[in-house]
Amino acid sequence: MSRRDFEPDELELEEEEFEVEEQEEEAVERGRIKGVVSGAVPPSIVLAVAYDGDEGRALVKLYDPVGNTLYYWYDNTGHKPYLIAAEMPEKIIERHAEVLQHPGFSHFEVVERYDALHNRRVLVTRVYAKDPLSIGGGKKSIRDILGETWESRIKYHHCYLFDRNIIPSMWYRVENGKLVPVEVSVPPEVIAALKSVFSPERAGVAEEFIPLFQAPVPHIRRVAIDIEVYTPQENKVPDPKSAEHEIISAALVGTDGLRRVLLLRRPSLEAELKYRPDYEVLLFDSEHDLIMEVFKTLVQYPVIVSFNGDNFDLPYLYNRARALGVPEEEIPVVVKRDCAGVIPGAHIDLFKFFAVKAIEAYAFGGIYRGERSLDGIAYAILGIGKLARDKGVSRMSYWELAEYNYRDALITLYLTLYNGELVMKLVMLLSRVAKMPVEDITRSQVSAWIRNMLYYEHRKRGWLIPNKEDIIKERGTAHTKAIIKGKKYAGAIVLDPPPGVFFNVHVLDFASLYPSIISRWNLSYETVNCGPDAERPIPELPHAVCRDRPGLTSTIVGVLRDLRVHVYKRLAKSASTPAERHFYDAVQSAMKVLINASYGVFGAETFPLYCPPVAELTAALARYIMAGTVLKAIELGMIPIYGDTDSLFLLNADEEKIKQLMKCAEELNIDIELDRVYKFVMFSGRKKNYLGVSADGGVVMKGILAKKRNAPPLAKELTEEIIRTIKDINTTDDILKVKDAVIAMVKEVETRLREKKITLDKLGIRVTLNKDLGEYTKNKPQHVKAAEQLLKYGIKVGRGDVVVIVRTRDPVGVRPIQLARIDEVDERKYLEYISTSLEQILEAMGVTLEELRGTARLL
DNA sequence: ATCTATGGCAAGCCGA
DNA sequence: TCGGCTTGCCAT
Repeated sequence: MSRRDFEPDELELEEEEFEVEEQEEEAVERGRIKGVVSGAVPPSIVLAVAYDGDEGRALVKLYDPVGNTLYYWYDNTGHKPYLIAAEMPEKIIERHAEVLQHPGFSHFEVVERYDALHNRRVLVTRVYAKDPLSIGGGKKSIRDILGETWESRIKYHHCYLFDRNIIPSMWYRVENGKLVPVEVSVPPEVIAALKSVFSPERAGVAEEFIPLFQAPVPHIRRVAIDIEVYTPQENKVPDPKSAEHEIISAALVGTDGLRRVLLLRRPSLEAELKYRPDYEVLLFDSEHDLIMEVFKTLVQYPVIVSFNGDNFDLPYLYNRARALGVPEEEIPVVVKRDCAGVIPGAHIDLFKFFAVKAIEAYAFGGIYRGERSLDGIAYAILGIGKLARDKGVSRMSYWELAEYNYRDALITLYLTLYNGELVMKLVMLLSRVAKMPVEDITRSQVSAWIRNMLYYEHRKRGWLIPNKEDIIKERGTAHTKAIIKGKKYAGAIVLDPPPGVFFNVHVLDFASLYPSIISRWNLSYETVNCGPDAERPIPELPHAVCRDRPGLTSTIVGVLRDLRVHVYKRLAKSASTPAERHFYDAVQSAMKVLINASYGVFGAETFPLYCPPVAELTAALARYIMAGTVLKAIELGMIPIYGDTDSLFLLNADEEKIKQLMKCAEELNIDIELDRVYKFVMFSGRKKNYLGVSADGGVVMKGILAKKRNAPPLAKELTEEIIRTIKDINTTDDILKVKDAVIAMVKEVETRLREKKITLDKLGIRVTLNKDLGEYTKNKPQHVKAAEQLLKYGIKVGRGDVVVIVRTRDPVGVRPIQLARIDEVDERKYLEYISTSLEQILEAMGVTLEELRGTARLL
């Protein structure tokens, strides 16, 4: 299927959203802003908040409509920190001698903290800097000097500096240059849910979370940027470090209506002017002027959006500007090791954000899985990709170049605008929950978000943040053995499905099972194995959990989970306006991302609150619940035919029986949902491998070989064709009829393959390089061999790149598709591939491979 | 600097 | 030739 034509109208913004602010126009008149492009600064953007997590105080950085930067202090938690005047111990003075000399040093304090891990109170020293925002940046900071002491580690004494946590505030906005509190309205349904869903203890915690989700997310004026660079050699990606060649084009597309392409005039090109209704083109005689114009625009926006701007566009702009003699102070771009920023705004690199695995999987349901390119992601999400091109940008005419460049910037911006600004809302909401700046949120993985969220909760309560080694020492390690070699503990149960076709299958689902377990069994690093009066939830496991105090992580995970399930999913469903629905959808997906990752982090060594007993108990309790439910289902007269971790496929189920099963689970505080009913399910007999068709003809394929990303298109297309036939199966008799049709289809493709009536592109097997070429030391897989061949032709490939290989008859047996010819294809390999991948479907229908081959002989 | 987990399948590599 | 190991991709 070809991509549908792109209609520029589809990307039009709704103009009324962005009314021009009079205030700004006045400012322009007064000359305080130079060269405002058009549109408006939305009213009152609080750009940033620096949290002092320990004290719950925050420094607010504002970007007001006239472009001034303001700072305000305010108290976030409402309760003042308690300080204990204490004498400064000798040892600390010794230890911090260098810090005391530091010009940025302000003063010490000794504070009492609760050490949850050991259940005792301790004294802690805190080091203050004069300017909290300067910490971590610039020359030798206090943080550098403290080194390992930064993380604490004088006995009983921990040191903290201010964290430079800058997040968009939900509490304040600017009006006429003044800070005005934002009223957060909480719908009555939410208040009611507080009472009915939560225990009084947890209701208090939930109450503190609700404003984070309830406070409106403002629209933030922003601009997308994309540049194109001249390259003498096609296929060679320009290196931003050396920035050898000139920037020939830059596209800037803003939410305020800015749509502009800046082109560099080149003697080799003939000017060819065409009128564009949707964007304007500016021609520049010098690259210097072009770049300066880009800078002039960038500094006028509080947020800059790019796709891979961290590693390409911004460093390239910076280095090019430097090379052209622009003094450092006139360049609003700050380039760090692997991120780049713009002053005074915040830079969001969508490449990084979409690369966050939890976002990919949970917020977008994996629709762009494995696609790392702007084209792939935009096409998967928006249905609009990059402009197709048949030559490198260096050989394009002005006209083609402008079109191409404009499209890139446009879809980059649109990725943050579509679906009621979902991406922007997600970023801002995550930023609020995790207490991290938007710039950091978009550049870190989910474990960092959860870490910061939990650290904040510690600080708010006056708790000490424990050391990872101390947690292990106090709480122990895992006791079960994993099935997979090299893993730390046993995971989930997967039932062995019988091969065959089964009609009328009910699929039950434990709703967010792992988080529910963490919530229900009070699992937290400080509550497991914490004392003699604890109980063992699973007698076979030596881990005990104490019940006399609520576990912090259990509470947080539980509150988030219950808020999502009982409040925000419902609000999203019952929303009365699209805007409301968009908002609550963003809220519930942000929560989903955090909740779903909340179990995994406790089993990850890299997580600072790593606690194997917590992870192990979670998995063990899940097995226990699954096993119990299977038994109960049998008892009720149902037949469990398959199940994986938190799902259960049942034969002979009806509403009444399912209800009874749900009631049993309810006693454990675990929700069972009826996920779906399949007209029939085909099992190949392998785990994690089935095909189901629901009554409405919807097809679900899981784990089927031919569907995987690395399957050659030939096999994928054949499978799709077969699915279309299979969909219509209603009875056992239908299976027999379909069987012959399917066998015929397979034969037809095999004949085509033998007779080479097939194009090369149908045979490409796409494999990702997960490491750089040199790191494959144990063996040399085929895609690595193919990559090496590419290297000889000067095509660079490395970690993250996808190599498309074709199986050939030569001794190596493989070639990259770019270097392969149809006549050297090893069709035996492909026949084999079709056999094994189709086997998974055919076996379910009772067709054996022998039968398939037998029919072949008869034909 | 960078990182949620374990379970399962299939293909291919490579030494015994 | 066989079997253990590595690799990639997927399910949950």
